[in-house]
Amino acid sequence: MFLPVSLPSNTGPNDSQVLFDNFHGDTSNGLLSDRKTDKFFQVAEVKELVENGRFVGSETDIKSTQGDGCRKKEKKIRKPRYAFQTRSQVDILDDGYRWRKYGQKAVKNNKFPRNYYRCTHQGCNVKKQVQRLTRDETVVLTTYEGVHAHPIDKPENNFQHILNQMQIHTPF
DNA sequence: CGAGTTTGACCCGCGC
DNA sequence: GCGCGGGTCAAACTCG
Repeated sequence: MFLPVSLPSNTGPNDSQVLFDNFHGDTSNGLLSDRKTDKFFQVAEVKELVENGRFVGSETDIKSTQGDGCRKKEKKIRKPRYAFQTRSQVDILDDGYRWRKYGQKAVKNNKFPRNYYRCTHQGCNVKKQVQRLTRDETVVLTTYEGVHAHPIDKPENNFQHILNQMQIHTPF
């Protein structure tokens, strides 16, 4: 399954440790196939796993129940976000879910834009941001927000499979 | 024709 | 209040 799924709820900042547990796996040749481009690229390392400034709120996102772009002034409680860096020549890691891009923004102090994706599965509110670092343009930072509450759309190419092929370097 | 992308406009929070 | 930066919307567009 996808990594945030196995996260225990209502836990503290140490969740990154849990995430790392999910990253443990068979580190084979580190080669991944990108379905879109049919190119091969190398994932040399997962450099770092952060939670984007740790937990930003509880699990529930109050405003999400309010229908269309209803931007009320309810306190925006964000879902926890999970970020990790990968070395890749392509920005999009095919993690088995289907994503639709809904925005792109230039980021300050970064010559690469940040891309915003939403899971297209009905009722699934999971988002992710993908951003290449200026500091090291071989590094792609992916930030996930939310948890998938549905099966993987493309089980033959899921995220766990990708993770299993990554070469992991945990700092612990 | 449906699904996904592009892109400018808009909204919102925050610091000054 | 204003400007800035980040996040989202939505119409137009592309592609299979």
